[in-house]
Amino acid sequence: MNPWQVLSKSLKYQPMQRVFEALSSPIRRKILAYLAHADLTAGEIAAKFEISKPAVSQHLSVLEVAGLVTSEKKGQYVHYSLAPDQLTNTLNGYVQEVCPVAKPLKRESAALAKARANKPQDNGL
Amino acid sequence: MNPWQVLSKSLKYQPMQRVFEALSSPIRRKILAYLAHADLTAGEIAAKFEISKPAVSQHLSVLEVAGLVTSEKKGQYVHYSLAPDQLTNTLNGYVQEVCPVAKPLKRESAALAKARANKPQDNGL
DNA sequence: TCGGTGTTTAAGTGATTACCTAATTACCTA
DNA sequence: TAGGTAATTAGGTAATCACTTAAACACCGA
Repeated sequence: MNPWQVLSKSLKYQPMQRVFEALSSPIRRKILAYLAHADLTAGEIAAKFEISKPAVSQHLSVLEVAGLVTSEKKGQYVHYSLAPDQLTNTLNGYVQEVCPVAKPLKRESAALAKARANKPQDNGL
Repeated sequence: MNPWQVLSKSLKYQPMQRVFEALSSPIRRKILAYLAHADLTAGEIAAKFEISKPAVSQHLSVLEVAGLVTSEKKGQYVHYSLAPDQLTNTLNGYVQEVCPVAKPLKRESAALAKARANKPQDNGL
């Protein structure tokens, strides 16, 4: 097994692990909550916390690697957006494994996603 | 502010933080998945992992403090059970904050919980 | 081209985490 | 009561995490 295989086999680099690890920080959860209401630049996000800008930048990087946010550079600004699918898919995926009641919820979720695709202006997604 | 107030104000000791922190470990998520299928003793759980028994005991303690599992001593054995409500309530609670589509899911979840209360033998909860 | 702003990278530090082994506690049975 | 099993607590260590400041990079407008 070559080093790359070892790395990719490590749980640390599996998608679900990255999502749960990202969510384990209160600051990162708060960033996601802010982004749920509106896209924000890195500076706007940093202004909402008392820690340094580089620290916020690191948190944003963790969220992006986990697939929970996306970023787009516009001029000198970097705009961050929520990627809600990764969040709901991962949490639903795990909860379903632990908790059978989640199965009907998942079907309901799929139905809602379908409805959402038809009327994309309907909610925050 | 006395030391106790400082402690209890710290995010580290808030319920949601404890749940997400508990879920950030792959081993702890796996323990919950095992307990979803059947109650198990500490020894039975430890046998499923390659790490030492004290290490598993620590993981179980983290899960219990987070309210995700409960334990009951029977003779020399300690039986662990899943506490599914804490898991679904916390995840739903947060996802709802980030992702508006979770609201109808939460209503659906409440309806299912109600149905479950009437027929407790119906599923793993 | 040059100073100013927005953002990330680099390097280092203190705190926390996960793990181990050894010791301890609790209980059961002969 | 003594020996054995189940489980946790104690003590110590290596690795990881979150944070800081300083430096670098990228872009804008005068």
